[in-house]
Amino acid sequence: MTEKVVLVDHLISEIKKGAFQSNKKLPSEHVLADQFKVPRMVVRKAYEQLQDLGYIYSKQGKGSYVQDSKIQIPLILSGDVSFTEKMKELHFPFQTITIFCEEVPFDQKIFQSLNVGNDEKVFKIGRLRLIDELPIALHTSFVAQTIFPEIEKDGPNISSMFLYYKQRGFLEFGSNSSTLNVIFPTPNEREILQCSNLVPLLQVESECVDKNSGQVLEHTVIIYRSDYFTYVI
Amino acid sequence: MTEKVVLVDHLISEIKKGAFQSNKKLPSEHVLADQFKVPRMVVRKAYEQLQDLGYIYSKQGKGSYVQDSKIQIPLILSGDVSFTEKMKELHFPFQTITIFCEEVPFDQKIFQSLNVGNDEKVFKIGRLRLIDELPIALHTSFVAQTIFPEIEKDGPNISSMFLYYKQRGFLEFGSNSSTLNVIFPTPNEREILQCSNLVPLLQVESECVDKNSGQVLEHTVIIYRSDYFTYVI
DNA sequence: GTACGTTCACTTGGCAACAAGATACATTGT
DNA sequence: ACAATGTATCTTGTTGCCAAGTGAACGTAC
Repeated sequence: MTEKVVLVDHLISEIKKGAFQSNKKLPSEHVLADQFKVPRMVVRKAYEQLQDLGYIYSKQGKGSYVQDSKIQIPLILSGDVSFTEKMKELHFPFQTITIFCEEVPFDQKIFQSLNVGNDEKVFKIGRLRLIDELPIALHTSFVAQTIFPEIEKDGPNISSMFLYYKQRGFLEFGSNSSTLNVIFPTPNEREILQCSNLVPLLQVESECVDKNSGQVLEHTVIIYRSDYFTYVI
Repeated sequence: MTEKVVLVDHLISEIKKGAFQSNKKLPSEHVLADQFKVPRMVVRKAYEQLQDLGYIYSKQGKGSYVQDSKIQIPLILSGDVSFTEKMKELHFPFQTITIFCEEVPFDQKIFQSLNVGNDEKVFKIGRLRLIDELPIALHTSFVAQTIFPEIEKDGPNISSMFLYYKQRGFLEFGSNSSTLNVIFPTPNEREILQCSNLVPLLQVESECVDKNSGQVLEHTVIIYRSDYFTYVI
């Protein structure tokens, strides 16, 4: 066990140092096992963990190779600027696609924060954020039909939630205190964000309120791939 | 590979549900392999990953058992209250011990943020935060000797940095924009925080400034175990 | 009856041999 | 000469067997 961890630590440090950058090929399991005087099984376990972490990939008959290193995006978490505006400022080739708009079953926490009864309809709108075609965040907005009656029909075609709200008379927005959590992705989230199961996600949960009336417009859950972001608060 | 992931997902969900709470013993590798109709090796890999994640532990000859579930601590990240005050408010059996006070070699980023030249002495003071005797965060303060000449001698005995600063004429503190990162622990951090290598850590980096003069008093790096905290910003 | 030792059934841990994919190179047939 | 095919030797992936630790059941000596 401790031998595997030593190997993993060493390899991650080498990868980050760029030691394998020339051809990006890692030493074969047999060679590394001889070098470190450990059974091949230990090297295999280390390589497998590096795969799960997204550092390398292995191909039977060929070898193991380091994954392309990832971009690091500084992300301003606070403030009331929209995600799109934040990204445009940074000149990243940025894109958003709406991937679902569907009614959600009753959920104590969400319904309460939206201040609606359990017989009301609440929709969740999922918008996937991509940079360079790579999915890097999933933005889920929970919206009550009582506030936006046409949300079911409009949902799939909204390009900017903020714009949508503005067009309906809500001019200035704020967000109350956000909660942060570090989570591992569910199978569904893994598929959407195209990451392995050991990539930690930063989950930010907050509410968007209309500054004028104080009304909660949406309950928001955003999950960011933590391997792409540095957060600034 | 995908079989392992399915198993890991399933087991984590069962553990969180408390399905094994009665005796906390997981099914033996052989039994689980039969149930899911997969080779025992797959179960072994899944169990090993759960060990690395800190969910379970295995004992040769006995079996595999779920780890005690962890407390969840709501943590206010913003504001200028000290960590100690935050914890006392929440009535956790809280404790801090200073574990190191040593000079650090030149580091561009740190020295620049402290506004000192590369021939000046800078000390890092490490304070371990414990709740119920469990290490849950490591608070590292980088302090320049030019500002606090006695820091090398005083360092090991400082109970509260804020108090130390106040006693030296700095009355009101603020912090500039903090950066957040999700990282995995280094070997050293694993030993200090007594966690396995797949426990994500939240790293918060900021500066403590004297509101009066605007002078940077310390460069701060705090790492929190993400499995113990929910962060509020 | 009791204390002690043995066996046995079950657990996780480890390993060596084998399977299977990839590639370079030699061999062979035309 | 050239193309197709076999072959040797790399690579990673899989499997099955045995080692080692544990504890309960059992047997036996006293």
